[in-house]
Amino acid sequence: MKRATIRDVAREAKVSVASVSRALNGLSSVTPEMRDHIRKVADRLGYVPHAGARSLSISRTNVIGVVLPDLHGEFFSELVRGMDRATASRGYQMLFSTMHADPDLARAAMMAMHGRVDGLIVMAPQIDPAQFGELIPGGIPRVLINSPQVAGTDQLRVDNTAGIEVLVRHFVERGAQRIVHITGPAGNLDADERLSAYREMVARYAPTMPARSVQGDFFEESGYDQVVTLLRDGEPFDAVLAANDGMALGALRALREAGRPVPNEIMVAGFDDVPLARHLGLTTVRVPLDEIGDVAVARIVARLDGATHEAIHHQLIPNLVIRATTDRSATP
Amino acid sequence: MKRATIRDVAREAKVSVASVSRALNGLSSVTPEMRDHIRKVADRLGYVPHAGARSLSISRTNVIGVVLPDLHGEFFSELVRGMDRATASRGYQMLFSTMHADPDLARAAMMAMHGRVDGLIVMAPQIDPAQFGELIPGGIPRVLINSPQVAGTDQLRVDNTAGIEVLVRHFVERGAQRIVHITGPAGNLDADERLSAYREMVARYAPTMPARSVQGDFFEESGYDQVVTLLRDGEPFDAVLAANDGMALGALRALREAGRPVPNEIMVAGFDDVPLARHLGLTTVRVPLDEIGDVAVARIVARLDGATHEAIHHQLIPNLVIRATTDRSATP
DNA sequence: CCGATCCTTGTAACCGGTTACGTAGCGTAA
DNA sequence: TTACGCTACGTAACCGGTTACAAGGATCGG
Repeated sequence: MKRATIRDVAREAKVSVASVSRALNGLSSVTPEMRDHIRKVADRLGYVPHAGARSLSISRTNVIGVVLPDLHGEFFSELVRGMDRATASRGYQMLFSTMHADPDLARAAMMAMHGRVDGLIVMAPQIDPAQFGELIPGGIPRVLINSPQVAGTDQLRVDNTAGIEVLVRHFVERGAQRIVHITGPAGNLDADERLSAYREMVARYAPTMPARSVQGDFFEESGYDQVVTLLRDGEPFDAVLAANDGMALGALRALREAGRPVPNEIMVAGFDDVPLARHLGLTTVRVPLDEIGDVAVARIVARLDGATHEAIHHQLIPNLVIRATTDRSATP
Repeated sequence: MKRATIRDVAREAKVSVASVSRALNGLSSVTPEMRDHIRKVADRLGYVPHAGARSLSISRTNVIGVVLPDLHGEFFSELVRGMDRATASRGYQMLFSTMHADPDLARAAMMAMHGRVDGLIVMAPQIDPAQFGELIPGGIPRVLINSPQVAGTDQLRVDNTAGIEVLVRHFVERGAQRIVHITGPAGNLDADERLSAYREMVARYAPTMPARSVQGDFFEESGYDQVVTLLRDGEPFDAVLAANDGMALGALRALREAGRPVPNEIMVAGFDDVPLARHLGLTTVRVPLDEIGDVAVARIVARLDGATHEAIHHQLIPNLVIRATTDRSATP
């Protein structure tokens, strides 16, 4: 019971396929009677145009490909939300692939997108930039989010250094003597940038304070585990700066279970401002994730519509959101 | 600077397109030397097969279409997570459309999917079942999630009645005298089912208790607003049963701001068990959202692989998760 | 040594649309 | 009357792959 094709409609209406195509696409060179007639036959047969064939013919898909490390989690949820808004309002659809930090998967995903999308949004904070360029289907607009630099390609990035700077300053102003940093996974671009920014900013704003970082992986459990370890080892610290909100929440849980008062004895801050952070009163910096998704789509569409400006490299500056976990003036 | 096509490769390698196709797809009837030669030329030209053309030719896309009311929010995030896992492991990609409760958008989205996907997962809790059947691209496997019944179509649903029953019983066992229900948006299938289940279960487990429901819309603010109103009007109640977790969290916030102790004076429960619920200690029922996504994909793939059993109608039973907001034995 | 068989490769049709180009039919001007 | 232009429609090529079928060459048995 296959769907009717345009040729079925043509045969049934006793006209040529060209006329059917023209009539259904609202071309002007068709008499109104012809158009009505064809419409009627098409409806009767339940004809729905085959989007794949159409795309092949006109070399336009109205689909934007999105390649992400992951789909779930609050971080990506927000990002996708912005893209969804932007694509839906412009009549585009999104084709997703995830790659879970696996370059081979990323490669396969991108190849599978060739010929299926008009543009590509890629977030790959852990792919080697060298092998990256060749990988992307040729000649189509693309935007890289928080990814290694690739020449001649639009980039969207959060300014990790600025974000860490404002957090470290905030800690120091609130009287922190010893700030511990929980890092993201090594090799991840954001994680690395945040780590070196942490070192730089500690040196700048608290020259006498030793930099001290422990290894995390952006998941909540690692934040929890590392704080448990720090407490057990009796390491002195009065502030925890986690490289993302998830780990900060883990840290918070560890401190609560250990009965160490936050923020009075130990302050905690994260990075990203996921929705949970607001609910749990976590100080953090807000990166406008939905806006990033929105802007990425807008840029692709602009290029598809013929805009041909230089490759742009946009840095989004996160801003400080002070909440209970560093607010010593209020009761927690 | 267009991508090389299979004909470019054939010309450059001085062979026919058929041989190129066979060589690159690993067909057996190609000599090893020929294969190597073609591979080499293809690499040199940076040839990447055009997935759209391939799909048209073999009538197989390896893409599963997903039509949802929304993409963001924890609810959908979890659902998508399950689908992502299932599709990625099977070599499929996902094509998304959202429709924001608009039947016309849903219609357009589904038509745009015809010829672009092998199967379809649809969640449309507010679409009229009558006009629904015709809408779906013909002849391809489909799974409906929490949607109105359509004859001969696979269905996956949460058992709303069972979920509400266990919550009402829990409240009553904990000594609730007056349970207020905050509903979801009228016309939404889940919302309607939960409301009538609430009435039924109150009548069954606490015959003397009057049923009392106020209108919400599944968003947090509506939960907050309604509880504020209830408190201001001085309505008596000692338990709030929200139709989803988001509104329960809003209710919780309103109670906290009003200084009414939870759970000792007023208990609160939600529905869904989104991740936030765990963090905030909200009692709720867990619906295995990720599992639903997973199962939906698995079923589509099974049908694509030739399984041809009856249309199934699967009910997933939510189970009770007791946390602080109803746990009067512990300190909150 | 010859014909049958098998294996490899090429030719061309096909998937389902769009569209450049050709043409029939009509109205108008010379 | 013929020439011409315009409009509405049909024919067929094309997008970039896959694959049924044909054909050529090598291998094999008799």
